[in-house]
Amino acid sequence: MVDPLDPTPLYVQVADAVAARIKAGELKPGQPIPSEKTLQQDYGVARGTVRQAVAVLRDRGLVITVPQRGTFVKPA
Amino acid sequence: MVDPLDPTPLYVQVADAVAARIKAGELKPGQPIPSEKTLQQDYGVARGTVRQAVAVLRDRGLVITVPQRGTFVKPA
DNA sequence: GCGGATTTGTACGTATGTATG
DNA sequence: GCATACATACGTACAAATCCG
Repeated sequence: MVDPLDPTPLYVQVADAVAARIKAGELKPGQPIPSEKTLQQDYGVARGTVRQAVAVLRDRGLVITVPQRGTFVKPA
Repeated sequence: MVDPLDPTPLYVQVADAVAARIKAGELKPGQPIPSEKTLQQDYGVARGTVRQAVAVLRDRGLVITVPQRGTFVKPA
């Protein structure tokens, strides 16, 4: 999934990986993406890195974060 | 400048403080704003907090950051 | 051209607060 | 009450590019 040797920043790699899962339909509109803790474990990165990745996805308009609820795939 | 007891997040308080200095003409278009290290010292907050504050200013379109150069007040 | 200082970028870790389930 | 989940804030370390003497 993520490659520490790839010069691409880890948080971008994680963002791309999650974006791919959305595009593939594994994560559907309206559904929550895995929590920060789960993403940490899935990709083996620190929480701060996960948060940066999610921020990228928000910037791209792919997801919406609802405080204390979770982060959801944005409906088309 | 910043008030730890104010429920407003510190990074927003710092962003507002810098925005005020821009608006007041203390920091002029094309000029660099103080470095992250300087802002840390000026406001007594951690670097991460400063970086979040600068990110807010970028989102507001007030400044532009050039890697390894600095962050500059955006020309009108 | 060289080397150190500066400045931003990335990454990790930890603690606490607040709201939700 | 407890577990979950995001928000804020602190700290550290190293990398990369730039600037300046």
